[in-house]
Amino acid sequence: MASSGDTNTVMKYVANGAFDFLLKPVRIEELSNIWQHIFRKQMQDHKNNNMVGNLEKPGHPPSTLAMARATPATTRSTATEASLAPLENEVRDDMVNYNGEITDIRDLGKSRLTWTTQLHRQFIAAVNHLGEDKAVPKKILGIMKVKHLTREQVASHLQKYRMQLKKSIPTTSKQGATLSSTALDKTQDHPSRSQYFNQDGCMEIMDYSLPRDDLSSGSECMLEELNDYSSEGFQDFRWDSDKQEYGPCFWNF
DNA sequence: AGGCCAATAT
DNA sequence: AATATTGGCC
Repeated sequence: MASSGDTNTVMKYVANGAFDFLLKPVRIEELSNIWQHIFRKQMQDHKNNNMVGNLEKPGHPPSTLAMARATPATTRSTATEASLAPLENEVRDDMVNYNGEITDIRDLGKSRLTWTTQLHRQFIAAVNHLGEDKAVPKKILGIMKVKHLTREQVASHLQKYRMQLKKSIPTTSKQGATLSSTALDKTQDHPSRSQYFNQDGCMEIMDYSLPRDDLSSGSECMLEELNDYSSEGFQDFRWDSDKQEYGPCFWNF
């Protein structure tokens, strides 16, 4: 959200990763509109992410299973039926919860874990949920609740995460115009350094690559998890520190 | 036992 | 470039 719409300002934000603009004052419809875009993007991302394992396997034709799911009943006819059942390397339903979150990583065939944006989101959510001080591998692992994810892997990721954060924070006072509609853009307000674990959780704040649609691993700003869209509002899911899980909540405009 | 960090390996 | 591992140290 910007108060000025001159070219300079816009360029600046875009360079920082903004993909759309809201000029103050913001009308509800605009916000609502953007929200929907984000929601759809998220759904798209989920789908793509969940197929990652297959896409990388050289021998595999673009995951018939995944395609079958993406294209209900239609494309799936003759020979496809037989190959529907097996297929390793599939992100199966039991590896994802109702909220689209990863609950298990069993990337067999893959020697190394791929930190998808979704997995990274969960990581960030955990890190943010704990504090700067409490966010250590074991605890992070504890609340991420991803089976087969090891402490070492989290530690490794955390190390990288911190390194990137270190690089982007102390320098340049201006950083990370995140997605305008998240309204989490405290970055503008206080260029403080206590942003170590800010809510955006952007790892590549200094990575000025322009708005992109592809999913390079671990390199997307975290959005709130969006799940359901209805006319009255949007169902969202927020972390419940008591139950140690995500619970529904509603946004009304 | 864990965590942190830098170096190093894959 | 991203992730894993290791070794030194707290």
